[in-house]
Amino acid sequence: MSKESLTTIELEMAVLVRRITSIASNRKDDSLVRSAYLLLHQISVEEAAGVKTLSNELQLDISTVSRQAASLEQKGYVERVPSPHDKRAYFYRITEIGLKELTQYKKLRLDKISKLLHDWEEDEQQNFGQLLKKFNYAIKDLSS
Amino acid sequence: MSKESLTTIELEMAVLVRRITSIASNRKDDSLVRSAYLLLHQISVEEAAGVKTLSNELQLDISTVSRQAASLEQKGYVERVPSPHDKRAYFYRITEIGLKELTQYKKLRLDKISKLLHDWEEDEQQNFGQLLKKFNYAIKDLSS
DNA sequence: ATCATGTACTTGTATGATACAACCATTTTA
DNA sequence: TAAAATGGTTGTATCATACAAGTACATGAT
Repeated sequence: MSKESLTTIELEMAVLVRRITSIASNRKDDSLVRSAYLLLHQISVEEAAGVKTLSNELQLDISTVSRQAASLEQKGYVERVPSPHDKRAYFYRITEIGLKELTQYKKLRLDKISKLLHDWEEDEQQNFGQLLKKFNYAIKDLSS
Repeated sequence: MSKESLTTIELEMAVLVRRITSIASNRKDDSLVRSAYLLLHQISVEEAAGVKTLSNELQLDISTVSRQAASLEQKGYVERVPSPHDKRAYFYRITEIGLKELTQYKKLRLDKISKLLHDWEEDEQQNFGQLLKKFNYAIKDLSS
């Protein structure tokens, strides 16, 4: 196994995070609270999940998700539906306007990435996407 | 240009950052302040750079670098050498112990990544590294 | 049926990483 | 030589997050 490639990955991974953080901090297009993007995405995908489930999936503390969700609800992007059989529990559902916002925000990001990678070969893009996905899968349970 | 791949990249990029942040937050092996890792790396690579230069390279606010550097100095990982011709300016140099720390920390990360990707094909690793690097290069000046 | 324990969630509080603005000391320029 | 620019530090604010304590409800053992 070549140390070379791994060393590259190790460093470039750090750089990547730095770059992205840097861009994130410079956000004006902050229509959707950035940090809640994945949460909203997850809610849109999930059928019926409460903060517990969501926080597991996102590997965030439950309190963080609780707050993010509250903020999304406050903006009208999600609704909180009480669970029929458990009076403690809720589940979230994305609203019309939430879906619209999500779509728009996704598009914004997509545009940025399209521009960024406009001169990449098709198969480089494809490859990169797949490898990222694979990497994320691998890294998924590293915290435990 | 296939929207497919770009969409994947868009989403997986967000997930990646989330995953890494999550791992970062539960680190106890925080021997080297994590956030300063790239700074120390940069100092080790650079000949003689002050906070201004460094902050440009890292795309961090100068005040942030100033504090990080101070903290590295405080730990004895870098020395601050006064610039001979400009009494305002300093430049940083990594120390023996700083280099040792850096190496050790790099190794730690490398090990983790090795483990993570142990079942990847050699050329996948290679590819991923190169694509990450290319991506970082592309994204470099996006903030401006 | 009751009480102890567990669960879903919220709220209080702390921290780390960062940015922005005000500042100081020195250097450069007009 | 005065004004503007530059390198750096320090004060203060914000954001995302975690951890801990609390509330309300649910479940299971006696």
